[in-house]
Amino acid sequence: MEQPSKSFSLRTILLYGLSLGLLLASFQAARYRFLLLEHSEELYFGFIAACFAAIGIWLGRRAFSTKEKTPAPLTAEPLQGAELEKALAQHRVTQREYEVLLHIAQGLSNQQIADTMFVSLNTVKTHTANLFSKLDAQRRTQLVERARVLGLIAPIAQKYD
Amino acid sequence: MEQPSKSFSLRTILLYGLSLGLLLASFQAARYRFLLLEHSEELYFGFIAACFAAIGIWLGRRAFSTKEKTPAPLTAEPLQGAELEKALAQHRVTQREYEVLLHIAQGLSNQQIADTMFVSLNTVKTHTANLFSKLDAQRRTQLVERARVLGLIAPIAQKYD
DNA sequence: GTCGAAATCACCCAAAAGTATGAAGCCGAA
DNA sequence: TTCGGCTTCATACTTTTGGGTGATTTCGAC
Repeated sequence: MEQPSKSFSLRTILLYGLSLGLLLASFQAARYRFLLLEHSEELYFGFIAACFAAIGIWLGRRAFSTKEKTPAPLTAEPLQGAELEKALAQHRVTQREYEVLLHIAQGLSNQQIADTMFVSLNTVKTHTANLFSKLDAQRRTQLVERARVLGLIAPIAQKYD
Repeated sequence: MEQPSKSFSLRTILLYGLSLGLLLASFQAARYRFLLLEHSEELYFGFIAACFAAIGIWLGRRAFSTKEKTPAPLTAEPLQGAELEKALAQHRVTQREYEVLLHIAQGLSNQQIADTMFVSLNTVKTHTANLFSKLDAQRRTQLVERARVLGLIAPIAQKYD
């Protein structure tokens, strides 16, 4: 099954490793079979060097390719009233879960949320777990980001210190 | 529903590959000592290949690294250039820390950040710890919220998937 | 009256995050 | 050249989170 996209997948790394090994092996094999080319070691060296350098550069670029992506200026504004409720209903986020979500977005810990909501820590955990599955997130930072993109919570909290 | 973040880190794999290459090389070297100049070229091939792969990676990272360039617009529209840098300087947030901050805001785990930034998990932890003290936060959700209020990161970050 | 959704809580386990401390290499400024 | 900031990484430890399962109660709908 496909996973949350890491900009740099494990598959790529493995592929790179395999390529390394295969290239190396084929060069070694080539040396055994075509002894005629023995006199052109320098060419071999240069070729190998160029190949691996190119692969390395490609790999290095690949690692930072995410930052070259198009900025994608999606500016989701906070949904209001009925619109918000509709969005919440779409993702089957309940009232209590939404409250927890807001508190998480404020940067509170589960224990703090439990305290302010007058429920137990376990209850908060349950709510957050439900939010994770409903909004397809694995971490609370990801949850907040998702909720923000979906317009469930405001872009910026209104409190300045 | 399982995710790959628990798998081996990119760094580990690369190190493993390099170790393999070095092992191979030393093995060849051992043979070289006993069998004289019999297979010295193989050793050279492997060594050169490994060297240039490493150099290539280094070059690729250098060339496309955010270190020497603008912080890479991961976000939609944060503060503008000079303004942003001023805000960052005000809180003594360094380049590397800022990159980590952006990744955290994206909802990435420390391990994922370590992979995409080509550093170890411990390094990411250090950066985050510095961010916590510099932006006066205890949790990463709080960190993101603070950064958002301060205008260090955009209201809505980039999509990921 | 039963059924299901919502809310509440518990327990356990694993993974991730956070804290503290130390240290090495690099690089630019004094 | 010495000094300090940045980056890197390590080790060790504690706390928080996340995941899974199961259970109880309430309350409205069928």
